[in-house]
Amino acid sequence: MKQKTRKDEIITTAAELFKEKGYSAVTMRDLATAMGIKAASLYNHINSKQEILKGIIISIAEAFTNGMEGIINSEATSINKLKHIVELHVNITANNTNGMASLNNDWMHLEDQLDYYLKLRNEYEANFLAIIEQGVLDSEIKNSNPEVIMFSMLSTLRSLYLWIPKKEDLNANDLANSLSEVLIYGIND
Amino acid sequence: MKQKTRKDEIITTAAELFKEKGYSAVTMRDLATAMGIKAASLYNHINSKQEILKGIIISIAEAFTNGMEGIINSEATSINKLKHIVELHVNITANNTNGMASLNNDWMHLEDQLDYYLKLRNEYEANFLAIIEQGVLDSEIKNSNPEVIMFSMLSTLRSLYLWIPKKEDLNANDLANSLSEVLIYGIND
DNA sequence: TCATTAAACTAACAATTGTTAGTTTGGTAT
DNA sequence: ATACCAAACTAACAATTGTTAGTTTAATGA
Repeated sequence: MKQKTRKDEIITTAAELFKEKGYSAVTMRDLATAMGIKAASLYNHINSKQEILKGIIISIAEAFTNGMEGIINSEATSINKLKHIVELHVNITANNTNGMASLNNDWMHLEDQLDYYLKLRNEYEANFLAIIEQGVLDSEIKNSNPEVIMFSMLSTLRSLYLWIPKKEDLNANDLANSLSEVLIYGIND
Repeated sequence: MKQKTRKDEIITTAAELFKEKGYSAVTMRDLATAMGIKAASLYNHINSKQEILKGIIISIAEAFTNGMEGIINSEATSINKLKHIVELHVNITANNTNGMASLNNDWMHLEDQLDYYLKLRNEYEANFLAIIEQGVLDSEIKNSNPEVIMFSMLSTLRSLYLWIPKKEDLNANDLANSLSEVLIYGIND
């Protein structure tokens, strides 16, 4: 647990605001007011608004990349790899709900880091799809459209940031299990 | 097929731009440039930027409300009602992909119409949940968490706007069927 | 006690924002 | 030809934007 710097506090507060209205609609004065200081004072700690966005998004994107790396290189079955992906999303989202909102909704406002972000995202999706396709080959997964399966799972997982805050009672493990159940085994009785 | 007015063209073009960068990041000058005219000229046709957003979002929200009304009042089984919901989302999204992006991402920038929008959305979700709960009572749907089921389905359906444009070859019926299959019957072989 | 330093402040800037007012253009119907 | 009208234009506005420069404050350690 490294201690939080003032810069970290700014980034955390910014993520809260960005979640509510999006990056573009939040002004540096909004952020300063939320911090209880004046806008100019923010610049003692950060270099630009853009740097805040980068600080929110890139670290999360890299956490997903690292998590996926571990899953890809594991010995698990394809179905179990998918369950680990569900856990990965639940855990990252539970630890940074507000940041996930920016990652989902404001990535296109990245400037210098946009290409890097897109590279990470494309690789992530390619790995995700490869797991599903291997599962089909091994007859673990139905031979329907693998892209539809990935799209469906990923849509749900990417929306977790909207839902986790409303269900604080539910712990991360229970949620991951319920989700895996629904996503993998369906809902019909 | 009523003919498109100039105002309709502005709204359509705005929806394209809003999809890419969000409502707040698109300026009236951006919109005017995309239309091949000057910003001030837009005001011969619309009263405000806000009116454009309302023009995009509210009509779609009402289409969902009307569609849900028909499903709720039908005689179908719960599972079949869910399939009709999938069709509803696929059809509306296929007909207005760009508008769906605004509905999903920019609804919080509605001003006068915000309360009305939220009312429609809350009612829609309540109806959706009621269908699932009835399905559980009738043993059509697994007795797992109905909210997790709704969240999972709705997340996928709300993300369709991101995915449909990439899959122009797939027709709406095929997509709806594939999605229903995955969402309802799961993916394991 | 004094120097240092993190972190706040005031004041201002150039650019961009949504919008208004008044004017010009070019085609259509009388 | 003339009147009309939708739809464009130029010019400007007041407010807000991200950001910079230089200054003050208050706590810490020597």
